[in-house]
Amino acid sequence: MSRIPGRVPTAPPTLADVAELAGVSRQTVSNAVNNPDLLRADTLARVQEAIDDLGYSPNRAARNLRTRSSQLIGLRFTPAQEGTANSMVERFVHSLVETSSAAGYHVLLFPGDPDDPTAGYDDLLRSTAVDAFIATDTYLGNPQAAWLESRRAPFVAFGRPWDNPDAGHPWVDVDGAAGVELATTHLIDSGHTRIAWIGWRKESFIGEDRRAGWTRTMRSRDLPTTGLASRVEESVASGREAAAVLLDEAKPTAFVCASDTLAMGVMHTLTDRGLTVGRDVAVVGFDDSQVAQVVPPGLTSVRQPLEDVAIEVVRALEGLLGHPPVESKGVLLAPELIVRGSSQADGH
Amino acid sequence: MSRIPGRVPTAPPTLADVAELAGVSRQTVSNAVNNPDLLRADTLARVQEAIDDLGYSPNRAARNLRTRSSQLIGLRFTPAQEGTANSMVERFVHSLVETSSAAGYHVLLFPGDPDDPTAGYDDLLRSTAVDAFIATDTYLGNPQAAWLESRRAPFVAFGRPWDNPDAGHPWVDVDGAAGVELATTHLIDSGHTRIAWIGWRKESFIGEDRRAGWTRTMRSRDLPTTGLASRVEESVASGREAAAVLLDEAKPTAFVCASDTLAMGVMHTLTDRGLTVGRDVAVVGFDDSQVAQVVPPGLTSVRQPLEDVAIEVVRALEGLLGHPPVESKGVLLAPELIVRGSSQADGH
DNA sequence: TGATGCGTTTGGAACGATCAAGGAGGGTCG
DNA sequence: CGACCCTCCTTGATCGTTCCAAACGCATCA
Repeated sequence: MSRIPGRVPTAPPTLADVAELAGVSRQTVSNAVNNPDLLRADTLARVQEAIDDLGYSPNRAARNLRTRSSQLIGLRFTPAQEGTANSMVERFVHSLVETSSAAGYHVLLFPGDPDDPTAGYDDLLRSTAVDAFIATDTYLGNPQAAWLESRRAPFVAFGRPWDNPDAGHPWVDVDGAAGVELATTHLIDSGHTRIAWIGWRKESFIGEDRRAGWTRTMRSRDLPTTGLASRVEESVASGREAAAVLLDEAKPTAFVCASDTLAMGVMHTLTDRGLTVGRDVAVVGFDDSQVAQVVPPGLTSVRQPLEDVAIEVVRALEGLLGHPPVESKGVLLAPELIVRGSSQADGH
Repeated sequence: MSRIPGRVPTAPPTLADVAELAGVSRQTVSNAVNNPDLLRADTLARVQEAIDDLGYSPNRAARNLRTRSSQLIGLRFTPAQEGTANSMVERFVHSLVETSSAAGYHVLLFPGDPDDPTAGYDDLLRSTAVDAFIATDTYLGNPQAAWLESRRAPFVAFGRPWDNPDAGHPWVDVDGAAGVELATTHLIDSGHTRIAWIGWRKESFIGEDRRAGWTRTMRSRDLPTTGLASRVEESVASGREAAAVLLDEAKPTAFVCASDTLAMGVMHTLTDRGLTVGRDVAVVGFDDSQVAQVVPPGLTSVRQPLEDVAIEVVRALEGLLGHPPVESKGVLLAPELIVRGSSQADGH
């Protein structure tokens, strides 16, 4: 017989049901779940048995109401652009779901308005639907970060606060310049001297950072950079055109690109001209997308350690939401280079 | 001065705060939010003003507790396998987030245990953390669906209940056979007669369905199928080997593949042999992944209408959770063929 | 014996919203 | 004039959990 007379059979058991069955008070059951150390061993065993018998799980809503926390982390989910090779999001989100789940959090996705980067955040925040946010897409400055900070909303950014070095929020990022340095060094060690760069327009902080990796590596080896660089939009067509122009005017034997998308553009041009990727001209991309992994003969690419990024993000989040909160600073992680056929003479 | 003496200044306003400011009762504010029709116009305006002034949003946890619903939809998020071209998940999830948000639901991601398809569901269900689930990954039968049905958990499946035609749950799927028929017909119309099929092993319901599209189209045109089909694992290497064998033994001039991954394998073989994709041999993939979009010279591929799938899924979900619930049957959507260079003689 | 202390358990009061009744005020009708 | 209805709004109870302070049993000690 259940606590409430007219109880529907399918309604899940409550704390009170367990308490009645175990012959203890509600609070004791609550303690058994949240602070088992407070109970005497035999009491704990008895309560535990009742919990198992009834298949009890604490009601999330009630717990959230009382503790003022939802154990949810908000993530604005914007899709990859069609026609680009960038499939970072999926890998990152998966790692994030895994890691945050282990820390007792779930990931809540909400849609983003491309025109208004802060849309959606406000509502979730005021309704206390999430405990914190993860802000991504910080490639062009970071309006979300500034907005969230002004709202005193807990959040961790994936991406440095490029335009505001004094920003107080925790962030995690990958050292793009170091990644491009790996790529450039790899090409130099393979015997290339005329190495071109195709990146994004100057306004992109990430693009300029990655480009700096190329510039500094070339200079440190006394190799030429003039006329070997190009700044374009993120699209296959842009990469294709840029490669054509560079090949005509600067005769590079290798290309380092700010993204796999641009690298695919280069491959298009090479294919058009009957040049063999890897043997005649080397190409290196960035992000180690699925495209890089499956395209013949394999695209050498800089791979971001997204699994580690997720781990650091969750670590920062736990600090932020802990009692007392632990402020963490920025974390910069090193990427690795995945070498494939596109930068090897034998094509493998 | 706020309702509660020791109130922390940063705590969000509650229904009672709004009620006090507007000079009405809590219930009236609640009605203003949920049933505006019940209020007189001037009262509504007054309450609305108070809501705006305070920046009030209903507390999610409290509402969830009282209404026994969370407005959350659970989605088990399993990542794409490394080394495959399949980037369906991201597109689908994005559409889902958009659509469900419009219907007042948010998407909650939880990790899946590859070995136990039902892991994770149970906890969310018992703690009433989500209102319903969306079950994907139903390629090999559907253990989740059976389990969820036995638990009387509300859910919609993306994928037909292949192994149980009598299943009572709503589902949405894409007609794979029709998609392959489009692809095969396209190749036949382009003049091909020896068209090979590379698909998955017999246990895959989806694989057999897609293969049936090829078989029936070839037969209806009196074209040969014997020796022209191959069943392999989902990997680039498998597709590559299968293509090599088929080229040697059956001399096809075109390939239809069960996935873009396999199609990329075919491209590898063609590249190895110095054959030009599109001009010498045509290739068609399935899923219209990012790979298909960016690889030179573009991979013709069958595109699933994932946006429409998301819409239908949410529609079914709304029926399921409505009062009274409206049972919906299965919905089968038609895919389209995206023609690119890999199936055109001029490469464009 | 009674006071003190400690480890364990308990009952009452929130958390902030909605549900289910009920009441004030005005109009209509017999 | 009173009964009745309708509209609009209010009051009290409730959802299931955790926080808080107090009480319990039991042992120790003066």
